[in-house]
Amino acid sequence: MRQWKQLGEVLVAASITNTLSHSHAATLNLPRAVALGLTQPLILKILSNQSIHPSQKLRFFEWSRSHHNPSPAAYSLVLRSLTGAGFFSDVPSLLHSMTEDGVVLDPHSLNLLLHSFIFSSNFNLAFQLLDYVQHLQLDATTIYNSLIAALLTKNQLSLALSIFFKLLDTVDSKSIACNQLLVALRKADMRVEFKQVFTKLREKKGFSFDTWGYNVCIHAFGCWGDLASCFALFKEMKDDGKGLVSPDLCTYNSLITALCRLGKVDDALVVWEELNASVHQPDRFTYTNLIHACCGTFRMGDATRVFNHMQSHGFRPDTLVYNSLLDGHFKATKVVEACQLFEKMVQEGLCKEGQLEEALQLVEEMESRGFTVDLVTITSLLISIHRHGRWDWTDRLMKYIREGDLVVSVLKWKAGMEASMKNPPGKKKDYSPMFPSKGDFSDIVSFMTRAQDTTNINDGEETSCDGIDEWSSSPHMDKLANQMCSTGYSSQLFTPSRGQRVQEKGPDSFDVDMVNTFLSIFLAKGKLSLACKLFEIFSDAGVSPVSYSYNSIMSSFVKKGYFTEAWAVLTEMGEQICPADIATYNMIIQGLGKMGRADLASAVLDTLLKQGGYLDIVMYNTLINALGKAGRIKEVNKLFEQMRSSGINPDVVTYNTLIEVHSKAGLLKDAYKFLKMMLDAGCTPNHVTDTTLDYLGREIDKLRFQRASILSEKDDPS
DNA sequence: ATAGGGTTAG
Repeated sequence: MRQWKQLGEVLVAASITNTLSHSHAATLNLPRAVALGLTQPLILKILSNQSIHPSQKLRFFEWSRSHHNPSPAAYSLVLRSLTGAGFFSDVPSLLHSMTEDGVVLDPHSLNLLLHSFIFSSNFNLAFQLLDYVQHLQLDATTIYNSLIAALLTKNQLSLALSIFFKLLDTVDSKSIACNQLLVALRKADMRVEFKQVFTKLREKKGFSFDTWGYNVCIHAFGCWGDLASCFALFKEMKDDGKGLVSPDLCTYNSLITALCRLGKVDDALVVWEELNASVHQPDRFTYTNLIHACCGTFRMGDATRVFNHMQSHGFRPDTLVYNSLLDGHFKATKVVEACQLFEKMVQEGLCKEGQLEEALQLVEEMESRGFTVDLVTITSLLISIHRHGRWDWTDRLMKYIREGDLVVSVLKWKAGMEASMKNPPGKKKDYSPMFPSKGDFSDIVSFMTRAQDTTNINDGEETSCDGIDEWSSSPHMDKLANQMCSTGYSSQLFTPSRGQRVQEKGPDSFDVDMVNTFLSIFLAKGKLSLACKLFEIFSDAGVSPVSYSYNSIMSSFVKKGYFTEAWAVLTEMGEQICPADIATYNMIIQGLGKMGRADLASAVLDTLLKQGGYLDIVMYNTLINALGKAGRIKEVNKLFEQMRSSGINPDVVTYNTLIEVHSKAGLLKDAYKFLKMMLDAGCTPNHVTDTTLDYLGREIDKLRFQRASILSEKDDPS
């Protein structure tokens, strides 16, 4: 017996020192004697040895199985090492023998397995495992949950749905998967399926939504304009006697956004009052939403009321709020003006002056708070002043701005007004290639892999800090930027935490929006590394940059045409192991499209898919747009079909893009076909549709005109 | 894991 034990020890020692190579593998076919000397711990030790090849482990395991009853742990180890290395072909037989042996894996291992199956898109294996679990009849709520969750991360909505219906009986009210499934269905705009799941759950005895579940449903119904359902659920939440569920900030915000979107601003204001009376406090989004909606519907009184409330509760209004207010005031001016003109002129001046006065005060306030008075703001002011023929008012504007740092630029604005209106500055694009060479895809791949391999940060891509940008969006902020630049932060590497949302901070601390405001200013000047340092500063202040902060950098770069910089950000992301998520890829494609390199898009897609990614609706839209702009109409249609067959419902953006792309390609009939398809699908056109249809209409007219002239030539051969 | 980050026209 002792000998055998020793042999076992030798075997383990050999395996640990990795001398157990292929030639030795044969010796694994050891006599029964040795097998008896192998104790369970020894087997496990061998199976958990990292340096043994998975297929060798499998052979060893099968051999030992004929002598020992394998433990769950042994199965778990073999399965994990196989799937970890991507060897999925042996998994089914292992699962089979596991059932034979009556072995029960622990839930944790089951979960790990499921995830690896799903991540590698081996969905059939996942289902086999599920059968195995069902066969055991153990309480598998966590497994179901994680299975559905995993499927959802792969955008396998229909699979997740079918599992949901299959397992409806085992679902209990604690099931988080239901909420996740509902969210996914809402995002995919699958109303019918959403309703099915919703009603099934409600019919189910003993099931009740938690607050999250309620919120998800309220938001979804709000998105789809079903206010009745929203308020029924809302009432249920409030009436809940058990005290398990009550409306929270998210509930109120979802309701308010829904109401605002549907133009029911008065009702939104009622909900807002209710929120104020509740235990909860409105946040930045509540205010921004409400003010925007009030201004859009010319409820300037309400807008001002909410605005004051916002400020008295210590929230800094942002550019959107200010611009909404300005816009609202101006539009209101027009309305008043129109009425008065109708009643025949006279007191024009006073009213306008009153409105303009308010607008100018807003600008002053913005500037005094150090806020970005951007080109949009100033231009809209100037346009309005110009329209009213009150050039003397420009001086008033100047007076306000002089206190800030805008004066130099504004002088130039005044001088070059006309030119700048026609040819908006600040939008110059450099269109420099994102990839240095002519653009084989191998270049991209090598870049991507290099980005992952490199460990030292290249901090040298910063463009010079000097030089006055005449058309900067905010000279005031530029000054700040330059100050920070000269302070010279010694750069420790910033370490973005991944994934999680940034929690709303109190009104006085830095919030994410502020970070993004600063970022966009630095980024507009191409000061990437400065922006990176900014991450540090804010990180220290308790704001953690997340992957979508990176994405917002990318976004501003790509939109302005700074592809070189965008690429640098992507590289940084690679170095920081910040996940390049689907949004990142989306912007790469967008960038490629703007560069006129839609031909590279499909190659980028391959890498996305290889990394376990998938195409969602935004991605499809972006792709369709990029391909369409490049005139690849065939591919566009193929993609559209692929999109629909994978169960994704086209949305307004999709249809708008399709209509535009086809009409620009001269395929007016097809453009019209998509318009009809859109209406048939019950998809409501928006303002973008209008502009696009204007274009289509003009094209059709042109065509008619051409035909008419051809016809008249025929009629009149002389 | 709930709203709010990535897509369309001018």
